[in-house]
Amino acid sequence: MARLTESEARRQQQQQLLQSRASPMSSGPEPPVQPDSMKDLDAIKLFVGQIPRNLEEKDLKPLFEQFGKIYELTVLKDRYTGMHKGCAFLTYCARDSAIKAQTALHEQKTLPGMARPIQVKPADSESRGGDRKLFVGMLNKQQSEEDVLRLFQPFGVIDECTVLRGPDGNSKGCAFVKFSSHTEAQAAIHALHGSQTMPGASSSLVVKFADTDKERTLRRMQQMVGQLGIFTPSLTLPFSPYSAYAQALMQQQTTVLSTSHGSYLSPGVAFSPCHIQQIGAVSLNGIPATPIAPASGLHSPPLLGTAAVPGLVTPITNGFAGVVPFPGGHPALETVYANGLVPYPAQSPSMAETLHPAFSGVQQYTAMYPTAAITPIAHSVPQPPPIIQQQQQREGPEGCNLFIYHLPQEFGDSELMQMFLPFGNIISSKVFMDRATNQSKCFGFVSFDNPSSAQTAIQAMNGFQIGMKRLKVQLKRPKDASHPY
DNA sequence: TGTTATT
Repeated sequence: MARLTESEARRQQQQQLLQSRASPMSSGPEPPVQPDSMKDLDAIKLFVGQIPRNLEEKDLKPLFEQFGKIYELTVLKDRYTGMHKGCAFLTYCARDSAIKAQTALHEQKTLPGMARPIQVKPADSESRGGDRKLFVGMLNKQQSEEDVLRLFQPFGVIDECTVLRGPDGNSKGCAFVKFSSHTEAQAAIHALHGSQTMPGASSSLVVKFADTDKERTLRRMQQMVGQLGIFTPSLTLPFSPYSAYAQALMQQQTTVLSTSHGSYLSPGVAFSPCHIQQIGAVSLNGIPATPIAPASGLHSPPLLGTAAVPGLVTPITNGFAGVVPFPGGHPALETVYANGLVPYPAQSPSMAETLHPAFSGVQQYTAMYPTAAITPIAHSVPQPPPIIQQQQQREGPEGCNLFIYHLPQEFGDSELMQMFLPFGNIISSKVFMDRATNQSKCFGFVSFDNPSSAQTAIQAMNGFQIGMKRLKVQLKRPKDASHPY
């Protein structure tokens, strides 16, 4: 709760800064008093309440300056309306000044027009509101309350200790520990966080303040959004991304294709149910259903995703256009490369450097298709701040989940997803990362919403050559079964 | 061969 309030305020400050920079002519609100010198390391950020709404920073400054040099003073404004919220954050350069100001002013004086006396006290953010409850993660699932207690006892009096358990009573590998004071809790964090790795745990012990109610709600909401299946291409892609791509895939798969007399193309990929759904989405989005020429590279636009979540626009991709390097060379894709869109594997240290925020994807799109009559929906709805939605790792139904090995080192979740988008609706994609090095382990998972998409993907992509390696694409091994491959 | 879990 406290943290949210503070981050909100911080965002406002940033916004105000941005606005004042962007429009120097504007006669908008006065800029906050900027930090103009150093503050003490132990400076206290004060919350000031019961401020008349007609007083701005410059009006408040004299009142507070008598206690010392001000480092920063910011009146809180409503994020959208810019309305004065009747309170401010105040930081003195010296910790001492803050204490003096609090003593002299808090509840001691009532500003003109206010019914209640001014509030001057450390901002919630300063103490996390006396937080004393810890979340403990990366426990061994065998560890009981008693074990956890033993671990934390040295740091203070423990009011409460609970190991979180599933419905079956099995530990989830985490716990809550409530100390009698914030200080004790803090000490435990300091001493224990990351200090050891429990046997069987995948990472070192996590000890942090537990989520506040607000944070919990937020997490819940995020989970719910995840459940909506945002990453279903029919929702996220205004048009088919892959006609030329599919052709290239076909070329790679000569063994598959040579026996098919071309009939494979139609039921398999190019006119798959997924394809039709995407066209459906095109008209739903009000985007002209421009005919797609299967062989033309110009109809393989960057994958620009926007999620159809009420109130949110969630760009999920990055302008990464061509997805897969085609060592054999494909005219259409070479066109893409020539546009500088997919500089892989040619140069640049890493694929990561070719990833862009969604909006640069828009630019690339327009640069690439100057005459296109198509307007990606992101063009018209760029307003809300992008909220990066963490993809939740969902396994699909049996037979829908692929295990992919020998991925390029540079591939992340989204590259993996984009590589497999042509074959159907993807529920999730996950590249495994080495925790220590943050490097891909070069394998991952892709889940489709139906088994035939998964089969199509296997047919098309198993053995697909990338650089020196060939992809291994199989159904994911079911949890229980003994290694069938 | 789905890795971290928030009462």
